[in-house]
Amino acid sequence: MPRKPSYDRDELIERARDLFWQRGWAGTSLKDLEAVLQMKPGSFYAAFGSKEALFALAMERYAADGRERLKALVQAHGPIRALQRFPKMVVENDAAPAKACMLSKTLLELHAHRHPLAQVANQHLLSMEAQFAELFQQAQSSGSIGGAHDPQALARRYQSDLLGLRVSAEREGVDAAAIADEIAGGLSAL
Amino acid sequence: MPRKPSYDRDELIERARDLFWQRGWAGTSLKDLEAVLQMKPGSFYAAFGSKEALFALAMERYAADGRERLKALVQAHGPIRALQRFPKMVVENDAAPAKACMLSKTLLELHAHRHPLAQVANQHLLSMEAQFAELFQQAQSSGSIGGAHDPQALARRYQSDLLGLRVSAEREGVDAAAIADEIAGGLSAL
DNA sequence: GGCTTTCTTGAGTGATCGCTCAAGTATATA
DNA sequence: TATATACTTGAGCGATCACTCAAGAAAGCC
Repeated sequence: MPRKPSYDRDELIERARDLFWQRGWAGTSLKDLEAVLQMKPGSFYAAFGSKEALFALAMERYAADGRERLKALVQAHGPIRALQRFPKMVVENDAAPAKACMLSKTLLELHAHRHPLAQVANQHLLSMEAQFAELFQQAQSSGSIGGAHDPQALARRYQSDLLGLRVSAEREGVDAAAIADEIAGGLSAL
Repeated sequence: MPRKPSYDRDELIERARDLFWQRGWAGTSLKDLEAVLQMKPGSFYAAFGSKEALFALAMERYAADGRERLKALVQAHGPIRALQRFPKMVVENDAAPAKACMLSKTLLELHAHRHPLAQVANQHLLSMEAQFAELFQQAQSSGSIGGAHDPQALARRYQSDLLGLRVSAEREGVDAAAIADEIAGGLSAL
């Protein structure tokens, strides 16, 4: 009996993610979303419930995409080469709505207000860190890097470097590709 | 003939800086400022002109403080030791309203909107980078670090690492002090 | 004390915020 | 084709946004 929605929900989430990623939480108004999603307020709230709920979906999608891109890199080049290529790939992706990490942007914007979305962002960052640690672990097992290092510590430092890189990449007048090369180079010394 | 203001302008700017630093641009309302500065709207606009103008003053103050703290460190320990201590000092300063850098927070929040304050933030970041480069240069001249490196490149990487560290420090469940130690340790290898 | 000049006050401006809801429209089943 | 069940529409809700301005209060100079 019912009527199907006229939209592709996944594609809407994707478009919302790009908008949120670029403009942030407070910087994205419902009017902006209505324009990009081609939805009136009623449809919007019927579909997603609230701006906050959609933002959470957008972050989930963002994190999932990141995991997949890294996984693909691992499939093609192995763990350590993947970790070396990842920074440059992120920085050189001109199709992305922003260079900076959506999760860190969200965290920085909302942490002081103890906004739930800040914690969600941190959770996703933790899961990314775990993925990095797993790759360092694999690289160690296969002998690609020395066994003296703690994979957790390597992951922690790698993620911090990546976050710094992506803040730098958002700036103008900074050669982010050079920083990405140095991060990759640092992994060769392990 | 006139009447003097009942407030200390510098102290007001300092309090505004702390509030903006913690909550960001959109996250800080005029009501918040009125409460912290103990000012009614009329006095506020007579004194500062606009929220944007005060934010610019706050960033200037923030940058000046950063420069001075680093300078003091240099006076006490010399350039390379200062650069090594600076990350830990920033991360361990519990009196600060936030761990993350106010300039990078501002940049990330406002860059997409091409807000003038984002450019101002970037200018301050560039001047900090220049200060780092000068210190690397001095360390090189005095033989504290090898002569093979480009001070500009070292400064660029150092600032990126610092920004990453300070994003990480804003998170919960991340051992930022350990990252700070690693950054310092990296400088010893030069 | 009187006068001038500035600072202080706070109600109120229009605009925008996220969001609601009743009415209208389209579609899958019977 | 009739009916039930969504989906779509858009005017408009109260709250909050940054900001204004006219009126009152206070301090320096004569």
